Amino acid sequence: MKVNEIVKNNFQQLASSIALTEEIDNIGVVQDFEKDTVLLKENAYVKVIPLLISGLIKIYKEEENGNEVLLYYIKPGETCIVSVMAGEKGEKAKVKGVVEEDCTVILIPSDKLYNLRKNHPNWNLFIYKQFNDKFDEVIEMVKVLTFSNKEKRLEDYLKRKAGLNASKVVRKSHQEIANELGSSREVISRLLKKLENEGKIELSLRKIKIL
Amino acid sequence: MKVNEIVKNNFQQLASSIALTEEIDNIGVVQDFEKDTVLLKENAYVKVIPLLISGLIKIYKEEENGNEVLLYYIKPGETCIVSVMAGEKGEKAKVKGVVEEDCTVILIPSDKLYNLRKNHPNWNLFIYKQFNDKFDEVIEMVKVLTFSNKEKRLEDYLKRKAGLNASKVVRKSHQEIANELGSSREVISRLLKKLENEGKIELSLRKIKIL
DNA sequence: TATACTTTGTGACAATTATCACAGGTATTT
DNA sequence: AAATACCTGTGATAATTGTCACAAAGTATA
Repeated sequence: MKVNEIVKNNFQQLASSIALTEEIDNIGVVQDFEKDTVLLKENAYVKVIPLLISGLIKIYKEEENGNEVLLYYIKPGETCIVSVMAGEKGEKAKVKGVVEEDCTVILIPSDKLYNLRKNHPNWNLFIYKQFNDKFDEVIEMVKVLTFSNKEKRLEDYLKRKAGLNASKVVRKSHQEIANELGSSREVISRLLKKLENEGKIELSLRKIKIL
Repeated sequence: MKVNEIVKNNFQQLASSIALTEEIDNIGVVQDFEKDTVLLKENAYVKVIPLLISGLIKIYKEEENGNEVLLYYIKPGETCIVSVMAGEKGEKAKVKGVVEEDCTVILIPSDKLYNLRKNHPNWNLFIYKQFNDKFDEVIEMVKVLTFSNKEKRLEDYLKRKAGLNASKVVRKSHQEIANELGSSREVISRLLKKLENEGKIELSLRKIKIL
């Protein structure tokens, strides 16, 4: 499919400007990425901006000691807002982006961002909206982190993850979840068992079904 | 002082465009606000955007039960990025903004944002930078919340607060700090006492001196 | 099938944080 | 000065979370 068709189908806010759609058609390249591909490296300069068509990208921050902190997921119809900001200013990325589920994206070279910002009001509007949405998500996360205990946070995490797919299933090991929540495997195992006893989830190997 | 003088002195990124400086001179109004004035109400529509000249504004989220979660402070030379985003889209604010130290601001009517975004690339650049800075702050906060215990978080909080003024003094009651950190007064009192015993701070009534 | 590796379950115990209770200190108002 | 409201200190105890240790179950590979 041609890029401008893809824009029309997946990025309505951008498609409402014909000139902008054409511009993206000119400078954008469609590409597929497999699960676990690193799209955005911490402390690396941002060369391309992804417009996600399908799949899922995880954005998180990595610590020296191997800990990681989950920030949010990028869903189809969205872009990586921190990449845009860093790309615009020629700065290094402060977070890491990894493909969580095989995905297809339109790649925009970051040196084209200046033109988009300058000549396309709808691009800015799109960026503003992306910013707003992700900022809200992170603020909500700060709230949960501040006031909720691990059990509540785990429940939130599972609901959020499961909400991203239709099957209501989270395919992760306890260790992986512990890493994303900044906890330890044993604690997560125990809390999951508790949630199972309360009838809220169903556990099996590397698979958690939300009921 | 005239508005365009103020812009030149306090907002270099904006002042680098003469047309933009003039535009702000036309639409902006300088106003003073006293400590504890509510500038941004949660769930209220955003009518004006503040460009902070002096003083300090606290941005936080309030819970039904009276708990509050500190997000960040707005310093001179900055604007309230969540107000801009909400104002642009005619949406309600999701956070609360209160004057922490008596301040002077340039107020921009939010219905003028569209023009600024459309006609002034430097305005967008300014907004992008604000976004980037505050997003980084909040991400850093998520990291600290995820991996640090209350004692470390309290230390961070004190350093951050003290860093905003030259005197290295935080004038807050233990209860107020507990609210901002989502903890209880007793816990904060004990941790502060511990930090004092470690020679890191000096306690007196409603006053904490960072050493 | 035997072996190695990964994942999960759980007891025991330590550290951190929250909650209740109450005493005493400091500022403010009358 | 007396009354009042606010602020701080601290013991006792409970709940939550983290850590260590080890066993059992499932999966992969030779």
